[in-house]
Amino acid sequence: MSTASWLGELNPQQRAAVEFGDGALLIIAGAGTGKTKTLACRVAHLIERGVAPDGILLLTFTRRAAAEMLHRAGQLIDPQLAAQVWGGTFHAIANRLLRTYGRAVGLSPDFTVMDQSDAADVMNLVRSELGLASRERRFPRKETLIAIYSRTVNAQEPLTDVLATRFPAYQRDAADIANVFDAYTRRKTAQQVLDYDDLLLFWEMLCQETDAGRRAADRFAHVLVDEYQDTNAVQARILRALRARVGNICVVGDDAQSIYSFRAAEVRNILDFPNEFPGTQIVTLEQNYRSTQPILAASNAVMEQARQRYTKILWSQRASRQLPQLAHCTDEAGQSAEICRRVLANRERGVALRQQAVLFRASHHSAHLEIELTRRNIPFHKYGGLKFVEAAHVKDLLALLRVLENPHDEISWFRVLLMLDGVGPRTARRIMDDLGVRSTSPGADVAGGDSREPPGSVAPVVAAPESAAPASEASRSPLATLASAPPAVPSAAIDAFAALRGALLDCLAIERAGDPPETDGDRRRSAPTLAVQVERLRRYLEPIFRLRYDNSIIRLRDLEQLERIASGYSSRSRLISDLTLDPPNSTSELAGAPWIDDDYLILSTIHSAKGCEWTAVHVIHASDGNIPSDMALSDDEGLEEERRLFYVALTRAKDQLCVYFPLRYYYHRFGMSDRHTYAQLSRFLTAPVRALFEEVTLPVVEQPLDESAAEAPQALRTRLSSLWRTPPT
DNA sequence: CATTTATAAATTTTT
DNA sequence: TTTATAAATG
Repeated sequence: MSTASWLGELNPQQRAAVEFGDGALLIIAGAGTGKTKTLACRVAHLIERGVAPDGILLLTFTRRAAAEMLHRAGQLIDPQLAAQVWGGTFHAIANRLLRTYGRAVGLSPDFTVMDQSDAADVMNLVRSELGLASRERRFPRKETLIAIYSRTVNAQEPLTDVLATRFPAYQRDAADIANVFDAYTRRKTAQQVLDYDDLLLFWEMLCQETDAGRRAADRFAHVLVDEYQDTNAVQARILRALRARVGNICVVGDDAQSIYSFRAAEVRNILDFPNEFPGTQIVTLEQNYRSTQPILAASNAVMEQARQRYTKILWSQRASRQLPQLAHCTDEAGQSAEICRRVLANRERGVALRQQAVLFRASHHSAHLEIELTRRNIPFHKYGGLKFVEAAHVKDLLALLRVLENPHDEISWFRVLLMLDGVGPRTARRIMDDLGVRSTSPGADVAGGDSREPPGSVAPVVAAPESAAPASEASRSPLATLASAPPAVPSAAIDAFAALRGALLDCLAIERAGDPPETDGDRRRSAPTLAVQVERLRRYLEPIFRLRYDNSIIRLRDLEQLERIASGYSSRSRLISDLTLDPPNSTSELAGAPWIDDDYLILSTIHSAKGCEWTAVHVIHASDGNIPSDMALSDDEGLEEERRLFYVALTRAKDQLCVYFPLRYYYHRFGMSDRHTYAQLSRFLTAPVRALFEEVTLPVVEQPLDESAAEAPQALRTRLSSLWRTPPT
């Protein structure tokens, strides 16, 4: 496509943003105003102007967003060129840069990245080692500790302030919490393991304090940042450091769509941007191309009640006589039934399932609907909520891969060893010591607060002795020790441990002491490909899973899927970090692989729906307590963010929008009962807002007693009797 | 020291 | 319902 033709498709504001030259540019882009298109065109335009593609850095909120923008840029110019652009999330880019330049800040290139639940496990470990687990007064649980820690570092706010404002219940524990954090950071550095926050912190340090980092920063002639309203203090500092010498920066965002303050995002970042970068040019995009006028009117009405005025008012030329609908249902069952009905009706009319989405505040809100969809054989794909890699069995395999990649990763070793029957925490600890997993000098880490170090020493420690020649490293590696001098294990665990040892060493093609000598001379066996390694590890896990999980078949299928994913990779470290930083978000339990490129309905949390759009959007559970969520109502700011969240949900719709309100909620959270409460309509649906909706009241649905229910007793009898009638095979 | 059993507690959003 | 901890048992 020629330059002139695609520039001609932009409106004057978009075009100004695309053609802006050097310096700082702030684009305030309302929902549906062609933000993605503008960024993609700007990237294409920069390249066409002669900027080297690998001198462009595009920071986005998800990998999906980066991929989409670069794909679009590629269509305008040359896909090969667009592919050279550095695109990804802050975390993914940090990971990539630190693999190359990490040594400057004390990181060995094979550091591993752990996700939030791994981090919580580490917290738990240090917590119990410090003897804080069992006391009269309740000490924060591991998830809470991570939340406190993450808020402290991401907001760059003193611990005491964080506790005072967000976790008042634990204010008295400040000193102990500080000890836990000390031990936590020390532990991570010793093992060359980074959590999500570390990726940002190390990146910041890299470009602020090292020559290598400064050179890397200056290589980027242009930096572009998407969803700037959802960046936090550390990310803002990274940008400042990145642009200390080369000042070309372009950020895009919408203060009305800031929905990540729980991750310490600061709307202030976008509002203060012109002060941070003097001479900033501001462009505002206000024409919405996505939604029909009535949908936009309803969305705007929700925002009009916000305390804070926002910087723009959206308008649309897409006229329509169809108002958004507010559907009153008797209960959840009515809601699910109606959605199924409408979704299928839409499909009859030619709207594909993937053009329709159901949005909700919390992941579990879709539980009932999921069951209903499954029952009716309507395929769907769920975004948000429990991720594939968070499932215990996937973590098991990932831990094995991590051990291979970073043999000093104690947490992964721990997980791997505890899988063995007859091995508990104590034995695991001893085995790890025998293997030399702990790379720090003896006595370096201690339980108890006495050996506390001065605050300055928390920061990244020296690179481990790994910088020596690889050969000598190998001889000292725990895996080499595992091959040459396997530690003794309790008799109950001998076989299981041997199996583990065999699996790990096979993956590295290390010969075991006591193996028959290799036949092909003294040439070393070559290391198997990654897919083969994963397959080997899966075979190792198979018998363990059969004993441990009752639904082991489903779980094993997940591992096969992992194997398929792995076959697309050549580097193990790449696979591990991609799985941690950009996890596939479905398990095969429901969204089976068979219809991966088939048509399916989208189910998504509102957070995960950010940046997406669909022809028809269904927003469910619009009751007070769900939207806004009860959990967020402790302060006014929380309420305001819930309002923006609701706004984000509504503005995802192109042609059709329906908001559902089930009146009755049953208490079957923990067990079944007929008791129920009556819900209140979401407080965001005030009279003036409702005036812009068409209200429909749905008839009571006769809850269809599941046909299979009648057959259930017989099925149960058959299954039971098979236990004693069928001979074991 | 590992494992089983009893008892109590919690319950959003995501890189 | 699940998930974590404490006490009892092997």
